Amino acid sequence: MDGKGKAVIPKMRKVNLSVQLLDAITELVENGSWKPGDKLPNEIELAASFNVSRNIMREAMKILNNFGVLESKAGIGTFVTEGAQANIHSMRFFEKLKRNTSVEKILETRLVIEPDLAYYACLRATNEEIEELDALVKAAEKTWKTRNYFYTEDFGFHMRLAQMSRNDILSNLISTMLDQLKSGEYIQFNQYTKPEERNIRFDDHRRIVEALKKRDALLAQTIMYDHLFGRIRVINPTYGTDLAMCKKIEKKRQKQGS
Amino acid sequence: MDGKGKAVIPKMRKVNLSVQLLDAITELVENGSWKPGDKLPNEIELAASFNVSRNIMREAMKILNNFGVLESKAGIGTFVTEGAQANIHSMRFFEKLKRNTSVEKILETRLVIEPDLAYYACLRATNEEIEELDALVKAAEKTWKTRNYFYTEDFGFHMRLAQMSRNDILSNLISTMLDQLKSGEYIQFNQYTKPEERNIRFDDHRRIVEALKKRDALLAQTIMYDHLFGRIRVINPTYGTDLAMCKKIEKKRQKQGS
DNA sequence: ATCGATTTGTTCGTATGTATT
DNA sequence: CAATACATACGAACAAATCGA
Repeated sequence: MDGKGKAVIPKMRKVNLSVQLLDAITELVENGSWKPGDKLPNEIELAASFNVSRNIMREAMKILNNFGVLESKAGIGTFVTEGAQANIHSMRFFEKLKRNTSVEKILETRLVIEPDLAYYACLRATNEEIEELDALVKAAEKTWKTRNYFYTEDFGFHMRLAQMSRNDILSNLISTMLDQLKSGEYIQFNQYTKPEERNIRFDDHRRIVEALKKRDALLAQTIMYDHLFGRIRVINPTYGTDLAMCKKIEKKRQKQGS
Repeated sequence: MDGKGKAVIPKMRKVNLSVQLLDAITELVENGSWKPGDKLPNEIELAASFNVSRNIMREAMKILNNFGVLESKAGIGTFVTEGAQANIHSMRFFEKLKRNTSVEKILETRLVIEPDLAYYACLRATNEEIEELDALVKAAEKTWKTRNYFYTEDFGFHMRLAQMSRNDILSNLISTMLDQLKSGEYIQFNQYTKPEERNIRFDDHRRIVEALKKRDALLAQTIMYDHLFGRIRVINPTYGTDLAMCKKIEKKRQKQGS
């Protein structure tokens, strides 16, 4: 116990060497030490300079290759990509998405995006797609009566509608938001909604389809807004009680009556 | 050559073994062959069953660990995480983000999100933050007069405002959208905007700050909408020429005059 | 509570394929 | 066609963590 033996080993090997490497390299690119287009030293030198083996080095580099921060070409070398900074930001975004599971923020995100997606879908969907959505709602109507509420139909409707907006970025984001809800406590919470409640929600779906059929984009947008706003209120009854927020809804309602 | 030995090996070694492995494993999780909570065979067996070395196996697993699809614990084993499906979807989302560089879709995404972010920022930003934003605009005003248009100030404003919305998901998405524009041809395109044009755009920024100061969320939202709509029109002069779209803008204008 | 089995974490040596000169 | 430089891939080994007897 006199400090002899392995006491000198630095606290390097705490959790995960390659993850630490990943952070270190990301940092280097982020603060500009390694600029886009730069050629990195070869793997052996790199591994040596970070005091790790080549395999560990490669594990970290593979991750960064996958994220589009680095680009390795056999026989030539490894380079920092153009857009490395951008992809690092996407990495961080993704990191947050995994942890940030506040149901309220997810629903708020949907509240911002989905009404407009309904709007765009109304302008861009083909008649066939609208028919498909109609069939989907009708099918859900049946299942809900016999089986009990099941989120598959609910989420399926929102997903399909999002796709019809022809904006991949936003529809994919909505897709991940729905996934987050699916894997969280939100589902259990909704499992116990009252039947009347369910009917209202699924009635909204039907009305949105009708709006699409009439190609009334503003109406579709408004119904979707109210639909999602109701959901947030279930989670947090005080959401949007500020004057401005209420004002917003009033405005939306006025728009609807045109 | 009579089918003995390793002759059965499928044409696995095309380009990048670990990337192919990644796809293969992702597929297994996605189609439900490997379910959340499942314990995977150990690395040696896995490597054998995929006909690769253990190191390559580890490279693929590290990526999936990083994405939160798998979770490896020393001495125990590797497991499929809860929320593996969700994280795979996010993976795909980011794959698309890297490639999808249609400037119009990026601007459309901003058009959907940023007006509402301005709205929320108006409700949630502290007075100090608004002052900070004000200073930012005033600083930009100076630089633009002396230096020439430079996107740093423009994007900085939008970034800062997005953060003030207190919705991390959306503000991070906007951040990556701006990054995409930064690393694309959009910048060069904007380098040659006429001085009058620039003044209008930067005047919008000032008006948004004023709206924030008055805590008029609807006004801030409207200005931001028009601001971004103008940008899309520069890229695609026919954007939103459909009747409904114009109607929408009219409605927004009416809302403003309240 | 030590021992042994299992499994991931880490390292080294070596061989192969690919692109540059 | 060499020689060179590099990423890619493989195999064997040891270290460290974990669990159960």
